Amino acid sequence: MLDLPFIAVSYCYRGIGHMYFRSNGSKGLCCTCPNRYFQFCKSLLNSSSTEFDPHAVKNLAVTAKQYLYHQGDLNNELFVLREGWVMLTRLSEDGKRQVFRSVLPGELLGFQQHLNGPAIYSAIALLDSVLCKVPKSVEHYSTQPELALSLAATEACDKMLTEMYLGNITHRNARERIAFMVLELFHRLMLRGLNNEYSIQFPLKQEDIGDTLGLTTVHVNRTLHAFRDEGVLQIQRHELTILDYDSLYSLAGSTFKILVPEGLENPIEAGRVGSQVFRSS
Amino acid sequence: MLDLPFIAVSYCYRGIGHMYFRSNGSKGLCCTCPNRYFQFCKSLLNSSSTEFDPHAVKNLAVTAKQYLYHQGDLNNELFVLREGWVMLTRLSEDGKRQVFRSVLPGELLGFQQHLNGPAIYSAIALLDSVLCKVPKSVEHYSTQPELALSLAATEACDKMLTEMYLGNITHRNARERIAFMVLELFHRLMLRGLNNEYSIQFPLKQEDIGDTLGLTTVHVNRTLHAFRDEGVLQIQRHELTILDYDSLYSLAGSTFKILVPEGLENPIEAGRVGSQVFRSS
DNA sequence: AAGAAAAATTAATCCAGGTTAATTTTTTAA
DNA sequence: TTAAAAAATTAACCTGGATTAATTTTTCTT
Repeated sequence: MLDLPFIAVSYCYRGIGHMYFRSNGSKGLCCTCPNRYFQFCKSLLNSSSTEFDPHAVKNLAVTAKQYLYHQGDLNNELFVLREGWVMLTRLSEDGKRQVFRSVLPGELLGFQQHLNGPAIYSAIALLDSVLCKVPKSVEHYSTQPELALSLAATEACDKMLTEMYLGNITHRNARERIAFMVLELFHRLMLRGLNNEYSIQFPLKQEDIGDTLGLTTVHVNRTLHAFRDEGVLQIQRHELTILDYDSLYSLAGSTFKILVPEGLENPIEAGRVGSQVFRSS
Repeated sequence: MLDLPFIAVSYCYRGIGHMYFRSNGSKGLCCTCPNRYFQFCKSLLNSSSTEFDPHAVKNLAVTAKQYLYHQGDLNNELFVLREGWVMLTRLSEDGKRQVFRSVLPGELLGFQQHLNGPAIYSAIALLDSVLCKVPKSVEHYSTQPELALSLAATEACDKMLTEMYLGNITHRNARERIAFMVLELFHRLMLRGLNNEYSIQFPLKQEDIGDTLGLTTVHVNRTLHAFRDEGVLQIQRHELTILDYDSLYSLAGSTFKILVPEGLENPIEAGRVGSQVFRSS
């Protein structure tokens, strides 16, 4: 049966230890890349392809605040983010900006229904980032069906994340929305070992949070302030620290639970993070 | 380059004429199926596979209000909806229900990241429906890379639709949300010829609209009432009629525009529907 | 280190849509 | 055909978050 548990999985496996604020140089081979066990990279490395040589992967370095591409651009490349943080946004005619999601290390970037049609959103690097080019030719995938399936699973994964945000925004209030978003990002980084206990590097502005969740900056600010006063959560100098995981967890609600593996409700509390090895095959 | 303009396209090509309230019998071969030029079916029929014989496709008939599967169910099949209307919903712990989207004829149903994991939502038929089983074995796709790519493109298509709903709900008011939803469904049905001028069969309850858009039934009712009074739109006896397309179009906003082909802003007004043949290859 | 720009913060006011609770209409089942 | 259940409708009232507009703090430039 078609099941790809070890391919294209964002949420269901642990990271490979602590690499907080990792910066291992912009050039590098796949064999030393911390993302090699994740998502698309994994299937790329597992494939029998000789057409695409992971040892000759082309890197692209971008600095923070630089756009990778803008909505409407044609013929963009397909990338995996090696390190950094990329945010996907779209500006509507009336000047409102929708933030769709953050792309974190190991995740695919740039795939859309019409790969060579105009980009449906803009991609901006929020941190200095390194991207690896992914082959885009049909021929390549034609001889690598596992890769094509991995693409499908990756898209399904993104779709699920978007759906969970949709449910979150549609049915929950400001505190719940922010709790969900913070926990979702925290877990996604933690799976890659990019946390330091309860802290993560957090380049999103309050405006970004608002544009993701459909809240004004003013209200995001009020809510974050309340969280800080209550000792739930604090953000300072681009570092987010979860002070009361359980409160956030209960605010995030059941929608969040389908994104995290069983038994990882509070992985740090339970002393689990870093104590288990990533299941590599 | 990897571009699949004629595969897995929901939004960018026209239907093949009028088949309003089509009901051509539950058993049928692909060669006479009106969906054979769409999305996944198209690539299935174009593939060189001998493992999956489109002439021996297995149909499943379900009656309206019957669940195909529930959230949490294991090992569900993969289907294409041949005729009818299926809605995807998820109930959260606190009893709120999120409606994710409607699955319309020709669309794929049941694909998710973990195909054999628990279903992340329930699927309920809103009309009497007929579904065709789609092969689910890895082996099948391994010898049919175009099919696997078609899956990826189909998922990207669903993802885009979900993202547009997300943007719509996050940044727009009740009238705008409803206008967007109505137009989106109208266009999606029209692409398949399932409209009758400005009317479509519409099995959604006001509660369904509310649970899709994050509005209460009371407010959906108020808004629909206002639309009727203003001569914009009316729903009666499960039939939705667009009375003032242009008003709806301007309410739906720019988000909607990326879902419809250029020049189709008001296809009926322009006399275009039915006058062009679907581009079959 | 100083000045400028960006981001965060705070307060006051307001309203779109929620909540609650009845009533009426439509659909379904017997 | 009729009773019961489901869905739609309407009204009255209320609140979470929007809006607007300053002010303060932080970050970037030079």
